[in-house]
Parts: sequence; structure tokens; C-alpha cells
Amino acid sequence: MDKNGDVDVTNLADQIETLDTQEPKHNSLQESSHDVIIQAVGDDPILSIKTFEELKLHENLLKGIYEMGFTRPSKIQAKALPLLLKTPPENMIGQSQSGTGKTAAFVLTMLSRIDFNLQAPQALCLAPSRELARQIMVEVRKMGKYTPVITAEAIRESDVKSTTTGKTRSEEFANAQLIVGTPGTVYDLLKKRIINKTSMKIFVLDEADNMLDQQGLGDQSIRIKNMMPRDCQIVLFSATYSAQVRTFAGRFAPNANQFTLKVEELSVKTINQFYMDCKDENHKFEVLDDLYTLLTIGQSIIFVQKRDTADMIAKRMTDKGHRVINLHGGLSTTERDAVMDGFRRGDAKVLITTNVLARGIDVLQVNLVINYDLPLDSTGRHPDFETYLHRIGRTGRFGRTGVSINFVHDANSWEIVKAIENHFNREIVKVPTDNWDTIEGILKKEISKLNS
DNA sequence: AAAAAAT
Repeated sequence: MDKNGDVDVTNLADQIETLDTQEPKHNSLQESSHDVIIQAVGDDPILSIKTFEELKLHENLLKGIYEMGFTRPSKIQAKALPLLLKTPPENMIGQSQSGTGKTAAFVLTMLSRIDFNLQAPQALCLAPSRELARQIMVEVRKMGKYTPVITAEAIRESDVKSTTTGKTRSEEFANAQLIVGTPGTVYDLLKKRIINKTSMKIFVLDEADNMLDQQGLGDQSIRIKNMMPRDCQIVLFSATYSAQVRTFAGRFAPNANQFTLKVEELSVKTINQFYMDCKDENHKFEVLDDLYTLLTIGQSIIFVQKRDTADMIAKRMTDKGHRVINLHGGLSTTERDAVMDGFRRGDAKVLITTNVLARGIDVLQVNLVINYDLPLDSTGRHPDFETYLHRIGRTGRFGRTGVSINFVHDANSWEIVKAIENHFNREIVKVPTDNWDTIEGILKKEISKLNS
């Protein structure tokens, strides 16, 4: 490695050696040379904790934390938690890749703000997709396992009537203390007064840049925030903030403490990035087909730009005899839940999807991400760097190693790959599409060694 | 232009 922490990508043999001995670093997250930068609004000295005990948490909350396998606070948790838990509460704008202990940090903060004797909504978290909201709730329930917390998911209802709970939405939200949901549903439930906002103490936006920036999502997030009580703590977390969103975030969460991790360098560090130079759009499919025919790959995600493409690729791959599943926003809620649950269980190895799953989703076994279509910004011609970073971040979770392959098929897509390479200052290595001995030489070792 | 998110 050089002084910037860059790996010499040309020496693959050496890398493979290091991969073999590399242990997944589940709880010693983020022990890299990159520092957490803190900007606190007050004059108090900035505390940094070394153990969770120092936070004076409820003992049953501590029990949940330890049972989840967290032994010590991660770097960002060490610095951010004392600020997040201050009395009176202060706003926070945090930047760090998910997989650095970000979710645990805000879930812990939400749980510790709740008065368990008061059966009314006190903590609200919004996420940009149904799948991410459900994933966060799983974390909440693990961490809060030994507390009496009452939780509710504010996402679109399943189109199949639930036979297990039989509760109406009003009943479900009447005594819920911690709510995780998506903006549309949450706004709807607040407006109908199914969610009572009067006791809300903390409002969290996960993937905050996306929640504020995106057409539609931004409006909803703002409307919801404006419904929160005046003294409600506002917490924004994301791995990325574009310059314009950062300015807006400062107005959305006024007088916020801030922490930043140099994420762009960091999250691409353990992910080996490649590109394959395809002849044209149709050749991309042939290469994809060959890739899955000739290589044994663990779990992988294939990103495309449009729902239609996801459907089409899924059908063509299935016709070719590959077992793939497909998830996008055009599916019913029941289908989405079933597909996601199946993928998490490992029933399916190959998931084809849109940007709906670009952010936040944690499936530890994913060691390959394919950008079948490169992520584009609103012009449709230029790269979307944030989405690229989030997409390839679906692999290489918690310090594991991952591989990403970008499909290039014309001059524009080649320029996009070069721009991405330039932006992150990381080499994206060319892999031939016609010489399978070479392809295997480059990819197979890396991917198959990660299957175990 | 597309994706997501509401009904």
C-alpha cells in the first residue's frame, strides 16, 4: 500500500494472499488510519468513549448491545454517541458509510430517548426504501430485545391480509413508541392522526442526502419534519452528502453537531473494481450469461437502471437456466418482502435490482456487485458518484473483501467509468470479455475464494 | 430520464 492507503491493483496474486488470511472484522469496525472529524456547536470538551458503560445506558439496553456482538464502540460511535445522547438533546449531521456502526448509533440513541412508561410515539426514523426500513427495524428489535419498547413499521401494508396480528393500523400505532418507516406512509399516518406526534423526542433520517435531495422524497421529509414538536432532536445520517445537500441539511437540522469520516477513500478500499468492455447493449447480456455459466459465484447483486430492464434480464437469465430473483418498486409489497427475505436467507444467489437497493442494504454474503447499467445522474449522461459508491458498498461490508464489475458498451459508458475512476482516485481494472482463461485468472480466484 | 415514495 502507498501512503494514501491505495492498493496496487496490478498485483493480484499478492492481494489474493491477503484475502485468504483476512478475518471479517465485525466488531473492530473502522480501525483504519482515517479519523473521525467532529464539529461540535457547544464549548464543552468533546468526549470520546471507550466503552458502552460510560454512556450510562439502561442496563437492559446494554444487554441487547452486547448480545448483538458489539463489544466496544466503533470509532464513529465513540465520538458521536456522547454528542447524540447529550441533555438537552442537540441535533446531529453525521457522515459515515453504513457498515461503520452508523445504524447502531442512531438506534441506540432512539432507544435511550424513550420513556418506556409512556405508550406514545417518541422516536421516528425514515428511510428511502421499504427494504431499508425493514432492515433498520430488525436492528431496533435486536437492540431493544431486553427493553419493553413497543415498535411499529410505517410502510405500505402488505397486500395480503395479515392473519398473525389482526390489528388495525390505529391499534398498531396507538401505543407504539418507536416507529421506522418510509416517508409517504409516515406522512399519511401523521396526517390522519394515526401516528400521534405530540410526544416525539427524536426524528432520524437515514440516507439523509437521498431523503432530502430526491424529488418527492425531499418534500415528504420536509413536511414530516415540520410536523414534529419544536424541541424534537433531529438526526441526519448518510455515507454521502453532495455539496448542495450539505447546505440544505444544515438548515434542516439547525445548530447540529457534525461528524465526518473520509468515506469515499474508505469504502472503496476493500472492493476490487473492474470493468468489462462489451461490444454493444446485447453483448452485455451475453457476457453476463457467460459470467454466471463459467464462474462459481457466491451471492451477488446485478444493478440496472430501469425496472423494465430488471424484468427483462431476469427473464432472459431464467430462460438460460440461471436461478435469479428480481426486485424493484413495481412489484407488490408481498413480492418485495418475499424476494428480500429469500435473498437474506441465501435461498437465491443472484439478485437483479434497480437503485431501490443501492443504499443501506446489508447482506453479508454478497461478494460481487455488477453494474450492468452504470449509475447515471439526472442528466442521464453523467455518472452518479454517490449512487456508485452506495451500490458497490453492498459488498465489502464490515471490512470483508468484495468485487465489483462495471459493464461498458459504448463511448459514453467508457467515459463514465473513467470519470468514476478519476473521481475516487482508484483504478478500475479492465477485464477482457473474450478470453475466459484470462477472465478466470483475474476474477475466479477472488470470487470463488470468498464463497466459503 | 429513472428510481423511490402515497392514495
